[in-house]
Amino acid sequence: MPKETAKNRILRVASDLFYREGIRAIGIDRIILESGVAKSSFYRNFASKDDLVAAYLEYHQDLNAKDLDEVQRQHPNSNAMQLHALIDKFVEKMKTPGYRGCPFANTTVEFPDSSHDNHIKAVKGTDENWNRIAILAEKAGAARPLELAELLRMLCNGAIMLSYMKKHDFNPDLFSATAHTLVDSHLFSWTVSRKDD
Amino acid sequence: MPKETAKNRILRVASDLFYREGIRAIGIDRIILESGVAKSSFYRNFASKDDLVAAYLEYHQDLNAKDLDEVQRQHPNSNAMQLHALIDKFVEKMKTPGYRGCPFANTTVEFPDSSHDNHIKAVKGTDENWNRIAILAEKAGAARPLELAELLRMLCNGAIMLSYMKKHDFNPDLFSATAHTLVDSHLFSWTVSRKDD
DNA sequence: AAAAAATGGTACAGATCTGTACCGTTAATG
DNA sequence: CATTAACGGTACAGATCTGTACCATTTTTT
Repeated sequence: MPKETAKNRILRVASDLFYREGIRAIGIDRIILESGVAKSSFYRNFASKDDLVAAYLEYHQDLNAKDLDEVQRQHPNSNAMQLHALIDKFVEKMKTPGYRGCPFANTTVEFPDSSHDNHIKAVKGTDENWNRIAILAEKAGAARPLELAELLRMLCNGAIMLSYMKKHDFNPDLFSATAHTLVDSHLFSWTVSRKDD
Repeated sequence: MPKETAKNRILRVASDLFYREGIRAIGIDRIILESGVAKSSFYRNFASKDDLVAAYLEYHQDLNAKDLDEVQRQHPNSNAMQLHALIDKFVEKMKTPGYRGCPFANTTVEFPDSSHDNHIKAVKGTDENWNRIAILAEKAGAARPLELAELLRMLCNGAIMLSYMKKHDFNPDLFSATAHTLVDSHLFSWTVSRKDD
């Protein structure tokens, strides 16, 4: 089997470092050291550090898209269950030891200038993700899908921030219960009986 | 009237710059330039940049405490109304042009190392604030005050992040309505009739 | 095996940032 | 008015960070 390319190794190591320790805090030298790659190899594969950051954001965008794909595969006949599964998946992520919040939100905070490429790309990343969820909410039969999606987004972002700041002192159970209830209430509020979708 | 001290001018200018453009993005030279102070004067008043960051965090902690004091003065006879007024005050803040999220949350993202002084102080800042709100919820007669406070905290943090990332595309009305309803539901869920406190 | 592509190693330029040293000047205070 | 405290100006040390230049080596492909 072919050896992992230098580009892949760099992106893998950098993604981990960027996420865990922050983009601005991690220098090129650190990435080179931990990925065991020559500096010249780095700049052959990435035009600049910002270029690597862009790849890092695209990588997480792919991860999010795959999560959505997965819940759609697991529950092909119920958009409602897809929403609930998405919440569960999200809670599981928050429980993992190395969890450090949303990479897109963190990036926008590390690059406050809203005209900066990294900032723009990060905003676009979450938007695409939540747009898909809004479509899911619509397909699931929510009376006001955009409203449900926005409330879910608020709740999730808040839970992310809380779990990030409070670490193990944060219990995601309350978030989980509230999010599930929120979905149900929006799906059932406009009709008394449920129709399987 | 006495001229503003150099220390005050530095803190005032730095707080604005740190908040608007980020702590790591702002160098000492920029602070010196915009506050019209000599570099030597800076280091006479602050031992280091981190020392200034600590003062910046304390400054925002004071602002939060004053907001709480104010709503308690405005509604001395109803803890419930204090909670609602706090939400309104928060919404107003989000609507102001230069709003750039929670300085404490942003600081923890800019300094991901949880053992870093800035990170620790920022976490402590929000905790103190929300502890006071939890006490308010208890005094207002919430059945589960800690739960109400945590849900409010999640919603607020989420709304902060959304308004930060979406800027003017974010309409805080949905947040406002949801937060007010949340407070009411937690205050009235355990009893049918309201008793003025 | 020969050619081509990818990688390694390293020195260094150039910019930036924090913090110090040193001295002169202004403002408050007795 | 004299003393003391606060401030201004600036040069510079030391560290760090991004990015380039140059050449040797290894791996892959033909």
